[in-house]
Amino acid sequence: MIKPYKTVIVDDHPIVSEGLQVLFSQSKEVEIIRSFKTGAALLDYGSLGKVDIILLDIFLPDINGIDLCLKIKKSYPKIIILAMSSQSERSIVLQMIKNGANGYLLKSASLDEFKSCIHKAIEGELAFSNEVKGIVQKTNIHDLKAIPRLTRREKEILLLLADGKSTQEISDALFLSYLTVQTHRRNLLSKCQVKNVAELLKFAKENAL
Amino acid sequence: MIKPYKTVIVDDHPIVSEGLQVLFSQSKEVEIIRSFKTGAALLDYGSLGKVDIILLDIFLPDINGIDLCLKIKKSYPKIIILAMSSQSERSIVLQMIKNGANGYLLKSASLDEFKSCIHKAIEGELAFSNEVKGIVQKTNIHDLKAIPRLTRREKEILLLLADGKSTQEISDALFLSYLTVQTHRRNLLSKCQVKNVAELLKFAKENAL
DNA sequence: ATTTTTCTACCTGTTTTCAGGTATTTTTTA
DNA sequence: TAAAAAATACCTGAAAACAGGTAGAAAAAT
Repeated sequence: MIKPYKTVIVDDHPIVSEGLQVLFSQSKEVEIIRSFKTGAALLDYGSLGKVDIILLDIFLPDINGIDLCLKIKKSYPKIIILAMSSQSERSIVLQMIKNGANGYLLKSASLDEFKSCIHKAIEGELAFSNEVKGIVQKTNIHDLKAIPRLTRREKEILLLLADGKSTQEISDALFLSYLTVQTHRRNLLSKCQVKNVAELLKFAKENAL
Repeated sequence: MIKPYKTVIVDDHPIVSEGLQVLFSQSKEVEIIRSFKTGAALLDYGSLGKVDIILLDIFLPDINGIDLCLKIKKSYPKIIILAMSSQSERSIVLQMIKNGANGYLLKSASLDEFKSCIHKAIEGELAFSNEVKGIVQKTNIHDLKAIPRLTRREKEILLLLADGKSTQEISDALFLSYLTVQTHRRNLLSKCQVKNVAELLKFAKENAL
C-alpha cells in the first residue's frame, strides 16, 4: 500500500482549514497533518522537509502567498504547492505558476474540483480549477510582461496613494520634497505603464503588489 | 426536547459551507438544512419563511450581502441573520447591523467563536467575533455618518473610475458630454466627502458601494 | 398630476497631476 | 572597492482634475 501524501494547509480562516480537513479525512491518498494560519508559522515548522503537499492561500495576514511559494520552492523544490484564493486575477495566477506552484484553485470551486486538482498535481500536472483554466488558456505569451519590481520607497508611496493622499500630503508624511514625491509618482506610473493613480491602484491590486 | 434551529448558509465557497456543515453536524441546537451560493438562490428558496437562522456571507457573486440582509429582514423579521466576511471594515459592520443583522463574524474567527456567537444570537444578543468586537466598541455615534446613496449613473461612473478611466474615456464609453461626466465626478467626491479619486475608491471599498 | 430626484450640459477659474528632461548623493549589490 | 541601483531634488510646460456656480430636460416617486 502507498503511503498517503503528507499535506499541510496554510490559511488564516479556520473554517476553510477545517473544511479541507474533513474533505480529506476519508482519503487514503491525502493526509492532512497540520494547518497554519500564517506564512511565518509554516516557515517555522520544523518538519517542513517531510511535507509532500502544501495547500496555500494567497492572502495571508503576514506574508504574500506568491513570495512564500517562491521561498518554499527554493528550499524544498519537491513539495507540491497548490495555491488557493478567492480571486482569479490572471496576473496573480501566472506569477504563482512562475514561482513554482503546481496549481491554482479558486475557493469557489466545488469540492470535487478540489479533489481532482490535487490528484492532478500529484500526477505531475499543472492543476487549475475550471474557472481558472479559462483564464490561463487565453493567455498568450505577450501578456506575460514582467511585473515591475518596485523599490521600498515606491511601495511606501504607493500605499499612501492608495490611501487617497496627495503629493503634498505624502511629502509631508515622509519628510520629502514635493518634487521628490513627484518623481517617485512618475516612476511608479512609468514602471507599471499606467496613466493615472486609479489605474496604478488597479494594477497593483491585480498584481498583488 | 427543543427543536433545532433550522439554519441555512449563503456563501459561494463550497469549502466554507462544507466546513460549517461539519462544524454543526453534531449540534442538537443548530441544524444546517441547506446552503446557497448566491443571494438569488436564497430568495428563490420556497421555504425561507421556515428558516430560523441565516449565515450570510457579505460578498456574494450576485448581490451585496448588506442589501440582501435588509431585504430578508423586511419580509421575515424573525430570522436571525449572522453576517460573515473576511473583511472587518467598520462601516460595513455598522451598515449590516443597521440593516438588522444579529451579528457579525470574521471568517478568521475560531470555530469556538463561531459557535458561541451563534449561541449568543439565538439568545437575542448582538454577536460579534472578538476582532469585530473591538471595532464596534470604539465606534462613537459621530462615526455613523450616513453612507451617501449613489445614483445609478454615479455607480456606473464610479466603476469606470476604479478601472482607471479618465473623464474623456468615460464620456466616450457612456456617450456623454465631457462636462456631464465632470459633474458626476464632482458629485461623487462631494457626496463621499473626499478630495480625489483615490480617496473615493478607498471610501467606496470601505463602504461596500 | 405634481413634486422631487436624477441626468444632462455648460461656464470660469484654480490646483494638481502628468510628462519630459537633468543631476547629485546615498545605498546596495556584485 | 567599483559598479549599479535607489533616493533625492530641481526645472518647465501641457493636460487633467478639482471646485464653484447655474440650469433645463427626463425620469422617478409621491
